[in-house]
Amino acid sequence: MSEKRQQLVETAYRLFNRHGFHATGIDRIWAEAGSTKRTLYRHFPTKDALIEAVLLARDREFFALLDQRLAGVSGREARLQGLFDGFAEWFGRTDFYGCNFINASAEFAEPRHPVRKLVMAHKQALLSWVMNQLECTLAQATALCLLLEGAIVMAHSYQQPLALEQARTLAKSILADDGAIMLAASHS
Amino acid sequence: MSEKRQQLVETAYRLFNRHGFHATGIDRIWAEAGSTKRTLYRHFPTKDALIEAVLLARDREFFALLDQRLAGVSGREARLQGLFDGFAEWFGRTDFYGCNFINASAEFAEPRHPVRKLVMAHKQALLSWVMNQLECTLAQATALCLLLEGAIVMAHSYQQPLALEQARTLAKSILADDGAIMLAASHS
DNA sequence: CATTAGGTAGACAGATCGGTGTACTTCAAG
DNA sequence: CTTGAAGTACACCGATCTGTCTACCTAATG
Repeated sequence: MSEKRQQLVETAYRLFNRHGFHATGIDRIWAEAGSTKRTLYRHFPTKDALIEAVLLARDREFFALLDQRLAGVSGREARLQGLFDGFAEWFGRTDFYGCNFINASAEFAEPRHPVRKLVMAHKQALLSWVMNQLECTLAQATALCLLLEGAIVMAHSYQQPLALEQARTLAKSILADDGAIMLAASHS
Repeated sequence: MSEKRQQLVETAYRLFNRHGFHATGIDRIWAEAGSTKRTLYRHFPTKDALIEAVLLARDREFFALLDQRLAGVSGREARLQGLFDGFAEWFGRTDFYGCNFINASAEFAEPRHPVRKLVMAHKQALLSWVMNQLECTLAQATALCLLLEGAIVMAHSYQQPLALEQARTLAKSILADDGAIMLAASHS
């Protein structure tokens, strides 16, 4: 692909993350990317298309990082630990501004909007990823995602990243047999 | 207080909720509130001040609704059920667009920003409210908030409001004695 | 050599943004 | 009776917004 295009996506990702989507102007993106407005609009027909490209890139990067962290790790509990270790590292980064997709939900609430559809597709993919990678039921995967999302909010809005460790403890009990029984009566 | 001021806050709350803060223009707010721009700026010096007023009003309304729902309910488990019943009703409303404060975190990420401080104050208040109303430890309240926030994200970004019932099941186990033991080793 | 895609430069458009200025009205309290 | 707060109506400001335009350059590919 084009090198300039990648720089535009990376810069847009950084600025969208820090300042939000609507608060970030096109002019600032191409300027900080060291490009021009004409080049930006050559690759992306609209700002929304750029936002979609950013979220798609982030989706790929996110799962690639998770897959990389779990590569070679065997055993369901060890893989769960690896997943939470990945989140712990994520929360500790200086450029952590919460989940881009949760943040996108805040700015694009209409269900038909393409950005919103990308959000739901990403979150559905995370649910499937958890179910496959941790070899658990849909109900268990839903509960695990709930814990992960809760930990993200605790880290971002509460400024309490250590709540992730409580989520980790709860997650372990969910993957244990008694946890499965505990959630068996719940809807999925 | 002034009637027009209240209408402005209510209209701004509705529009901010549906479209986000930056995407909602001042002109639309005073127009849909049946007021004028001059009146809006008589009550609020800046748009940010209006946003703060909206969040303050929402903070008061939120806790008032929770207090109302738990009024007269005795017993820790019954009060926990009342809390989750309140969230279930909230998720079922047609104008549910997630938590305003989580959404505000997405658009105002700088920790020093007044809006961001309001977010953290509200979430800290929720933590204290849970700890007092459910008579539990800080670690337990943190875990309960984590579950509530996770359920909000599941309802809003995943479009799976029923995940709240899994959070309810987990919450009950946390308030039980074994849950307290389970979380005793976690950081708060 | 010709074509074409990608990049550069900068002007430009139309709309909207947050916010102010001025002048008039209404109405309740001192 | 006077004062001042609240509201109305509307013009106006500079800035910024997304997006388009023309014109030229460069490099790879046919």
